[in-house]
Amino acid sequence: MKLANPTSRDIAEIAGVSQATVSRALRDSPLVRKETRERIQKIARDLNYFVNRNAAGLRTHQSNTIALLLFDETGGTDAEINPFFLSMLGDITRSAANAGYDVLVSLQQLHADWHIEYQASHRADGLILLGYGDYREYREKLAALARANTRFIIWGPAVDDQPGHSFGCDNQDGGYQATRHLISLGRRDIALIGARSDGAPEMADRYAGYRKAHDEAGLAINPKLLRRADNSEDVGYAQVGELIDSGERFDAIFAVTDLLAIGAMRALKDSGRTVPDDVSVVGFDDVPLAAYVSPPLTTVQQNTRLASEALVDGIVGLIEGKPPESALMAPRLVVRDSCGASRGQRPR
Amino acid sequence: MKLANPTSRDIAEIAGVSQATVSRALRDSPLVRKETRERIQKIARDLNYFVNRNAAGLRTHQSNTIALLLFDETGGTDAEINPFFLSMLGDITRSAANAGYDVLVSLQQLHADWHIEYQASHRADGLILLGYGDYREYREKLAALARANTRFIIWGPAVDDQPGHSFGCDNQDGGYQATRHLISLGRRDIALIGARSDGAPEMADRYAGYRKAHDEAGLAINPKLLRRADNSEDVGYAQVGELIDSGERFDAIFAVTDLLAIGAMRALKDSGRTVPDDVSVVGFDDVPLAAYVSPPLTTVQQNTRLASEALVDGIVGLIEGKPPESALMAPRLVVRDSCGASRGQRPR
DNA sequence: CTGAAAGCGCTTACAG
DNA sequence: CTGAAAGCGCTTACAG
Repeated sequence: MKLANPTSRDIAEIAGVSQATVSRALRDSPLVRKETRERIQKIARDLNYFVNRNAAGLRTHQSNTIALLLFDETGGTDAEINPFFLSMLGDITRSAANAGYDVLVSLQQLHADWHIEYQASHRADGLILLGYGDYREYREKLAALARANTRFIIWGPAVDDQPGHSFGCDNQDGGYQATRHLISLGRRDIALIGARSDGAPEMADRYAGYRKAHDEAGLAINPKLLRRADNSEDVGYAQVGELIDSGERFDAIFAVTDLLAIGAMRALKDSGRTVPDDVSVVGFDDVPLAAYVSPPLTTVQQNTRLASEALVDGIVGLIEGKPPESALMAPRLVVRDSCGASRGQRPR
Repeated sequence: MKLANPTSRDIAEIAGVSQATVSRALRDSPLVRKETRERIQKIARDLNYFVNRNAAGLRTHQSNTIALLLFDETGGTDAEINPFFLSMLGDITRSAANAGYDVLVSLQQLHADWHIEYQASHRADGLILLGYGDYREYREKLAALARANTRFIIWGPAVDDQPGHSFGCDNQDGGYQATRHLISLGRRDIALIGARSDGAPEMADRYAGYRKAHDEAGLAINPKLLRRADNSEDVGYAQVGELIDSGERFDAIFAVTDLLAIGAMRALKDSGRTVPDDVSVVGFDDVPLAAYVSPPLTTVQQNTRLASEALVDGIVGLIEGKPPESALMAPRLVVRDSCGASRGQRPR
């Protein structure tokens, strides 16, 4: 009774029924008499039988698999993957498992061909896209995906005319919360690390929140404190180094990602400045690292568990023909020690 | 010419050849005349055609997919995944892509059924197992996998009589390096966080290295400084808290994982002790966090890129019928500030 | 409630 | 170098 690779036909023979009945029984079809069904299921279990996914998928045109495309913005092969997306990956895998889907992970280069292939080859029923992309390049690729009738959902803000569905956090509100917090602590010369007019829309939104907080407080923005930056620690370090060298006065930094903020703090430390006494720092994302750096980083948290659930719900909805609405998740400011608030410094 | 879901038959019709020839051409078969082959490939490209993996897999009994099983030792649904394994995940995905395999990620509970199913259902050609497992429980599950003729490779040391293949780092040597380093700095009362006789074999090996370094230096081990611990930051915190409360004298800690070390440092800080002046701390793994905690953690690095390549090579070998030899990777001590060596403290 | 049959889209001996 | 044909292991109308 130890078959190496049992098929539904083998089960049928043993159970004394047709192969069709076995197939129905294993899918819990109410068409099969309960008794028969259970007998068949027991035999399958005893034989360690599992439905051949290739055969089933060929018939049904489904894979029950979601492809998760991670965009490695660093481009290099050695580079660490953005820890925020790594956290998402774990949560997405959990959510997908709950929804009955497997997750196929793929690291992609933003400039490379995106795997339209995943769905076209029936390896996945839909895609989740994760990464801070360059807006313009991104757009064209998304259009290609859409043209190929690929089902996909993007982690990120809903951008006008952007093809496809998306789910993201309210980046503008996050940037606003971060900046308002700094202003409320009495900071007036707040550098912005990560302004890129042509860059990822989430960064632009965070920057917009920064501006809004300034407007609201009647504060002018010193354009010399706005630094463009891709998302990496080294860039944060370099930009703050340049800022210091420029001699421009600043007493706070809002970095549009935690990686940038961590690099910024390192630059401040290396130049002999103290965080938060000399300079307050706020980041964005709340990567696992953020709580461990010294001082622990105040940052805008995006709840990866909720986000992952929403993304999985979204793509499953698309697969099942129920398109999700684009929506925004509320971010939350997590106050730690890097801006001085928790030590009661410079209270208003 | 815009077919929604073109098949090889469609290509054949357009190219004016048989479907069999299309199949051969797309697989770059030398049987097909170069001219014909290229013409067919061009048509396929133009039509955005990709071979249906389900159909191909059904024929060939292959999926070109590796399942990566991550054991979430924390058990909880909220828990963070061990960052070391998350790093491995990224590197494994890269290595697998280079070898032409997709990666299916699955979070598993150690106590749950391991998915014999992945291979039996032809969703994956083989498995990579990642996680610190309890030795005894682990063993039985591995045996079940082996009984089902599943191809798998384990990240971890080769344990006698353990079913299956494995690749891991030389944990004993790592533990030895860590401890010898502490001894060379003049430390004599070195607490060991993570001794578990019944636990994961890697921990036992690290502990063995600790003993070896003591033996070699002619130093006795104070059994009261040996603390059992599962791998989590909170446990490290709690164990060091108890150690402090016990009143036992210690001037160094070797934690068998970075998470434990980070928890240990937090406990030391909370009790008013300075790292490394009062207590030197060394961890194990070199998780991304390690360089960022304060002070930066001296630790034993396991090179995740090399490890990932070896694991992927191993499982691909098994799939292709070339069983790999179990092997050990050399770990490397990364000296940072948590033990005082880099500041020239207590030099011998 | 059950069975016989068609067919999903490939790959690969077999024949030429 | 190419084609006709078989068959991988399922799911699901269709018929009873």
